[in-house]
Amino acid sequence: MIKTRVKELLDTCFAQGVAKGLWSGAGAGAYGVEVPKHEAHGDFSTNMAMVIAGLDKLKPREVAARLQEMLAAEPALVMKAEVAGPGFVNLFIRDEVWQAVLTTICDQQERYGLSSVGNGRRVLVEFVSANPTGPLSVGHGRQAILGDAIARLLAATGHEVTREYYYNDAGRQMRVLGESTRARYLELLGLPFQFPEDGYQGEYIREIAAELVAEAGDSLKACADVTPFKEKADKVIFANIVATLERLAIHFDSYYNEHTLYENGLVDDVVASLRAKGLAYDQDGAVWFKTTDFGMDQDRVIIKSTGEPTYRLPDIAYHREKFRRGFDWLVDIFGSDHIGTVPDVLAGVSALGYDPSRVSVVIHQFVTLTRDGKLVKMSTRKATFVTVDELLDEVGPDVVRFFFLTRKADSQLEFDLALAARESQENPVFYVQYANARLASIDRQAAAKGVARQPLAQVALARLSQPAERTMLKSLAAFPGLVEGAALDLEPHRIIFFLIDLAGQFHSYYNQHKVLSDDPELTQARLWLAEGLRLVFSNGLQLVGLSAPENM
RNA sequence: GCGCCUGUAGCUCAGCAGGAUAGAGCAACGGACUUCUAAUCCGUAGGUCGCAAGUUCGAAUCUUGCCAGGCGCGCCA
Repeated sequence: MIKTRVKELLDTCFAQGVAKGLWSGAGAGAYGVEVPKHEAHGDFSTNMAMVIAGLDKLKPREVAARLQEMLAAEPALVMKAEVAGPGFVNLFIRDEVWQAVLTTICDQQERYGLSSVGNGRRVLVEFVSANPTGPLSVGHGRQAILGDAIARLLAATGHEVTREYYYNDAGRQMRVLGESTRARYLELLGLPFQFPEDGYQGEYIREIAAELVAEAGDSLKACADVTPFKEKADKVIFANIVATLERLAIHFDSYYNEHTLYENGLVDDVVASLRAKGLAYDQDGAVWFKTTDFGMDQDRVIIKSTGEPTYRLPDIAYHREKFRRGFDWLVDIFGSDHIGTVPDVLAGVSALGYDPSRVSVVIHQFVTLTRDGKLVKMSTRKATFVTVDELLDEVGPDVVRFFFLTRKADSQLEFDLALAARESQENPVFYVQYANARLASIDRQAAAKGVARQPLAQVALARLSQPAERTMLKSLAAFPGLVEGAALDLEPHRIIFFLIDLAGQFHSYYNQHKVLSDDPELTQARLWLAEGLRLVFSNGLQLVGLSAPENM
């Protein structure tokens, strides 16, 4: 990466200055390199002189001038260095350096942008984790897409990724679900029924009941046990969830049933471990976890006086189990409604001897749904939510995925259903995909004219001298660093904004300059630029799970 | 009351490990299709970066206090 080379050069200059006694070593590591907002300020800029001046009580512009002299000795990389403003040193990189990025891209092809920084680190990404009580809501959809994009980014940067869906089909929610199904079943048979007070009112329950009638007739009408109803609902709903995720091209490597933790004694074992460390105690008939030892304001119950565990006990056992299964890094994608559970789990992980910094929790804010500007309240139980399936019926997977990824997780996301259809016509996802399609079209056009790309080594890349070409080359060069940052910081939205920006650059260029022209040398250079762009669009889109169509 | 998140153009959002003149898309207005796909482009207009102090050469970015919205704060999950 070119930025890395610049940073190394600056480090060398800094050390030289120390050796020559121009300044002390106090500023080591304190200065930085950045890409200035304005092109007039160069390709890179450093605040090194100001940092040194501040620490050594020197004049910033004089320090900057010394640095400028040293940089002049590196003409292979730096074409020009300028002292500007209060003491910035602006670096102008040689055009050849930017042009050479095409060689890298064309060597690496669909691997350009990928890296090995992950170093094979095993990471478990847990997301969705919705219990099978109903179809996936739009909120789940956001999480599914966010988690999937993060998993893809981590995989692309050399991590060994496992995607896991954690669920519980044995709790109270599920019992109510079974009872709701039974009520609908009896209703369909025209028999007296009692709908549970807080039952699930969605239409899908009736459909499940209808299936039961078709399969079993009235043979279950006197069944006192809710299990057959619960199991049927579980099976149908889970299949529906998996099918919905399939529409979004999201696949899990494993589904982890909370029940496994109990069967294998892992929950009891956590309690025993905590007790052994003096971090669990009995009071009022319940078992408490001494979370105050971990900086929290009160202790928490892990086993109720009824003997049942609270949710946080299996959560802790589950996270320990992830570590025991050999994962180095645990990434949890949670909705903001679970924010309160995070400290409990982290305290549990610490208590059991694991490093909580190896757990990253991405909290995404809610999706607020509006219809014609009016807020739609969402509840699975009352069936007043909008499902991912309904959304997909209206706007298609790329639009939904792009829309959800075009915001950072921290932002609340407003989705107006009435606008959804219209949005789909104007969605910026098409803007980016269109750039890809146009580039593919240029390729086809070149082939039709019998113009083939010559080996890159023979191409006069120096002909790429337009400012717009230079800017695009810089963006292409920045792509791998961007992917790396987006992956390590778990922020897929950066990829989206990068692609939108690059598409804007390309569309503008396209309207102004011809790739295929009467000038064979220039055509060759531009064909390779087009190829570099095409690969970055295509790689970038696929990196976050979007399609890269060659025709639109 | 306490904790976390958010507040940037009319709308939806980037930018925030401090940096030079705060950006994009949509909406509005005016232009560009004998030329590689007009799902595009060019131009105009649009801002007390919630408010107020503080830190410093320099703050949308860091600190504190307010204001507004969201989510939590259970022997529910």
